Amino acid sequence: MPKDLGHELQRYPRTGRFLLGRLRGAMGEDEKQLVEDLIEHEEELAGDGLIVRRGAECSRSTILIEGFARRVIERNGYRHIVGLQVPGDFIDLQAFALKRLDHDLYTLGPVRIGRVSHARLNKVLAARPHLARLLWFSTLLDAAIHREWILKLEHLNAAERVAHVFCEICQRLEFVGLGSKSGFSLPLTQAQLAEMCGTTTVHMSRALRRLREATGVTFRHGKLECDDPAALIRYCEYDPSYLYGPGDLQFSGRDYAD
Amino acid sequence: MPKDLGHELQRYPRTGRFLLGRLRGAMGEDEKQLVEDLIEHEEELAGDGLIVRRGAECSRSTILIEGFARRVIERNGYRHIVGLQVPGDFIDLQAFALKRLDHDLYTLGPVRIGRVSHARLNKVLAARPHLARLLWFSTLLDAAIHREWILKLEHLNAAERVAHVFCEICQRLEFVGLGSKSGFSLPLTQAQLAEMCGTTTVHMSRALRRLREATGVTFRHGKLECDDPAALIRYCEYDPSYLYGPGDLQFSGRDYAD
DNA sequence: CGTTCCCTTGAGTAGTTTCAATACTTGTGG
DNA sequence: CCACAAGTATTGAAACTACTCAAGGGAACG
Repeated sequence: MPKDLGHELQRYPRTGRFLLGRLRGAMGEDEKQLVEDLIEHEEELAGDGLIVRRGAECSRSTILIEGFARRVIERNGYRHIVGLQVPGDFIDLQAFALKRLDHDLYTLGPVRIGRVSHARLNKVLAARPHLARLLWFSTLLDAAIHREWILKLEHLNAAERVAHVFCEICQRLEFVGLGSKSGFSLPLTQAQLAEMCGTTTVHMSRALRRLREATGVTFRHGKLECDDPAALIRYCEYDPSYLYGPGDLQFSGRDYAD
Repeated sequence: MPKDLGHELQRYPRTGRFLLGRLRGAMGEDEKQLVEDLIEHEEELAGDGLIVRRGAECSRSTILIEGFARRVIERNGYRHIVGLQVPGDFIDLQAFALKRLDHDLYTLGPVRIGRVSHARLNKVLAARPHLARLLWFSTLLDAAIHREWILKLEHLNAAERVAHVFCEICQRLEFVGLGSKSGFSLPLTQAQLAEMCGTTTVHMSRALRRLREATGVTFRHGKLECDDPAALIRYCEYDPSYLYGPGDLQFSGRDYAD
């Protein structure tokens, strides 16, 4: 929970959540302003639409200002979710280095996004190695989350997996100042939860019931009600350190000293 | 299969395999030389040893010159493999931006590694944004592989998962000029294969038997014998495009034009 | 030549999938 | 405002996949 959230959002209305709760403290005000100024224009998308298609050549990247997004891989007729994004995430900054994404990016409910051209990004980053390193960091955060998902899929059963998803989203929302004690809206269907937990819709329904009975956490119609987050955390033995917030992996230095 | 492999390895004996088969073609000779010169010293490690511990503050990174490595997450008494690395991989370049890794890196059999200090890396990258972008690219390759593993775990059964691991390793070895028609040494036990396929050793043994009966591919005592790679690829519907080699995600431009 | 680690097999159990049927929610048009 | 359709969620039963526990066989190393 950042203490000066109001300040950040007032001063940087579009990118004030970027790296918030993680390395935002290592960004100078000049760097924050540079990032804010990167955004060339804003768009609002209604819901469940494509943001970036796999294989398309990208000349710009997207930052998620409000709302959620999902990373999807489709192949041979099956479709799976391999990642979720929350407000403040620079969701396809990877495309700056990769040029083409290996997966699709879709919105999850209505979103507000900002677009950043790679030409501009390139100019800024060439002149600002420290900022470049911070942006690099932010893309590696996604990789760390991927690793945790691998672990989750290798080790947990269906009910624990979905508990893990809820824990992660709670934590990430808290980082960017959108935490909530009692619950929040998360515009996902059970079918989509199943797609990201490697199970079927039918089984996901049963897993959610089990989770509800064990922890009191209710997920229905895109709303998560969670009176006792600690129970959820206990249920899947959740450890948020991989998100590089406060904790044993935290790197709080104002600068990369090497 | 790079055509001028001999040349690369002769001229750049320690880093000649870096990005080979992928974006190495986009590196200038000056950039290749800079990378080669980054290596401050070389080490040989006997086998199954720790390279980097989770949470340790890193002031240098490691490139894998020969041999294999694995990414491991240990938690609450269980242990899982979340990634494999092959020769040419800059295995903990992430630490340059992350400072601390969220997982452990272990060797897999005997290896030869090169060490690169972050101070030096920082100087070079500040002056060379194009090279910085290429190194960034290489870390994102790992993220793409993670996503494919997530997909693999979400969608495939045990036998298909291990087939997928074999396909991926074959393909990555081929990129760096270590491909082989009939098979190769891969110093893994069935227990470790199980750790990366989210199953048990007992079940892995059965899965390997099923795979053997279906495709003729034999894995025993750290050796893969694979007379018919196409059968393996068919068995798990393997699609290597996520590795960003030749294919529909390839970006072959000499430069990042934006 | 025995110890150790690795691999294999069997049998019972737990977790997951599949197919099929039923209910609830939401949005739309009459 | 109600009826309807489409999408979403729940339940049951049977089949299947994977896990666990347990025991035995094989290779490698001193």
